[in-house]
Amino acid sequence: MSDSKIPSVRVRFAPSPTGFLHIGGARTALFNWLFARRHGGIFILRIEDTDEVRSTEDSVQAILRGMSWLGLDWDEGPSLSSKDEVRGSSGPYYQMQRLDLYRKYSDQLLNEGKAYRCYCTSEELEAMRTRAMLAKRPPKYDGRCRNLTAAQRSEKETEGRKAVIRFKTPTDGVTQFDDIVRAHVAFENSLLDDFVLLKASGVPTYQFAVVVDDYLMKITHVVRGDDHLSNTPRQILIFEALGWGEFVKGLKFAHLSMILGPDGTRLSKRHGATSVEEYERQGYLPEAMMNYLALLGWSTEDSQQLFTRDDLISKFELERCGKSPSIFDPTKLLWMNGEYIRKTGPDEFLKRATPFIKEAGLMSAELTGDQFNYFKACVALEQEKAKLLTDVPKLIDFMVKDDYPMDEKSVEKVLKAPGAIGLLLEMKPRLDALTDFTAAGIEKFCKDFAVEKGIKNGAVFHPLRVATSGRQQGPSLFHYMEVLGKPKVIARIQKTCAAPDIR
RNA sequence: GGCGCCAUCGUCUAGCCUGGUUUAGGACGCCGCCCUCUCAAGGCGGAGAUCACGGGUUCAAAUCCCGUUGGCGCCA
Repeated sequence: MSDSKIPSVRVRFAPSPTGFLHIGGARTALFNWLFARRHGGIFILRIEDTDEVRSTEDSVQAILRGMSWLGLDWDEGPSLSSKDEVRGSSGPYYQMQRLDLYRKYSDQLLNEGKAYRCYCTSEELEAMRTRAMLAKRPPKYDGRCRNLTAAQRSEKETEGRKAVIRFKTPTDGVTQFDDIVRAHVAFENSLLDDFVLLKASGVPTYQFAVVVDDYLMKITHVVRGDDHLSNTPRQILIFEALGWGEFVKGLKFAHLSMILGPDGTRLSKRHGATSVEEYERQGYLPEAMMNYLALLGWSTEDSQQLFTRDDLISKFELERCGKSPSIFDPTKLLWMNGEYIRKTGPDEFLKRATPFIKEAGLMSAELTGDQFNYFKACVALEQEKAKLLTDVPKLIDFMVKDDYPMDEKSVEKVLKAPGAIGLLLEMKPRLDALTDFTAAGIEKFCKDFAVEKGIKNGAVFHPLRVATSGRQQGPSLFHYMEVLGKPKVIARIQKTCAAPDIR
């Protein structure tokens, strides 16, 4: 294999499958994906399922679904369609399937004296911690198992004590690195303790697994949340101990700022919807979500707001990511979703809205061609008003159902106004006789009628609207009347005028 | 407790590296006007930031330096 001088970009998104894909995770995934696509690189999805009690396969599936919905396709990683299918050749992509690899490298560290077995029980560790706290000292492991003799070790082992493997952290020196978004960061080694690499169960800790995997998967850029910044020196130390110093030197880090809730604290369930799938259910468009997420911690110099997917890919730069945390603003997301809805073509819009219309019970499973066109016309009339796909059913229901509800206030104000019903009764036969029952034809009729009666347009339009739609707000009166068609319009006027509680 | 990171309108942010062109720009939201058959959308305009605070450096600082405070994160 002839390695080229410039390694192609390889990035990863490495979620812990302990829940859904949440907003913060989606943003991290998006930035990795954008960066990979921008540079023609590889985007890897790695499942960090070493939390044995909280990890579930359901979560894995939820994360894969969330990413797919957002349009974040990965080049390597588990497959969404089949559990056994895998893409890419640097797997396995589940950390729990890589245990032998972690064992191999921890053994290497053990043999080279760069790590050691620690037999301390959790009680001992706990005592150590409380003592440190009382003495106002940082609660770090005191290294008591660091220099155990072989005799001491076998004594512990015959006692049946389980051992974890700890890293021999250098007691002096400084570990530093250059971060693409944070610039230069430095940490004193003496402040770090001998942290655990491998738990007694043989399962690696986060730190260790990440290092082994990033090396083996030939990652070139680590793009992740800010919350991992202070973990980075530990990882660099492990890389170096493993003899991968050259590799880390070339590894670029980019620590993204956190996403906070409206109250400035870490985004959590308390703040309402936090999972990507929940936004899907609420009727958000994935394009809008992607656009909004991209602007959380990244911006262009001209502060552009709306981007197509390709626009994002061609303009995205890690260097332009901000350092300060950002607060997730649902209001702006909602606005942006409306923008995307308005940009959608009519056919596409109906297609997107269909599941929500069906869910509301307004559309049957199978549609005839005529019915399809009817829905398309209805939806098109309300498209510019919808901010969410879930708005669509309640916006079009009066056109779809004949037993649409009559809004009481509207009836009171408009239909019960003096003369309103009389006007409707007079218009009914004439509308029925109207040959040009199009928006333009209806409009002309209504305006002529107003002139003839010597009243304002509104005095004609408003009663007609309430009589045929049950409310005062809706699409353009003439346009929806055309869509409804003459028979329905006449029937509705008839029904309204005959209603006992209106006259 | 230690260490680290961050700090521009309510919110997302531009500008900061390479001080003066900034009476600090854009977007969401808010307010008003216009358009109009209603509601939206759209157009126009407005309010909203002593650039966290305090010291320096400089003829000149949001921009450079030091300190303070606050928020957040990590370590357990």
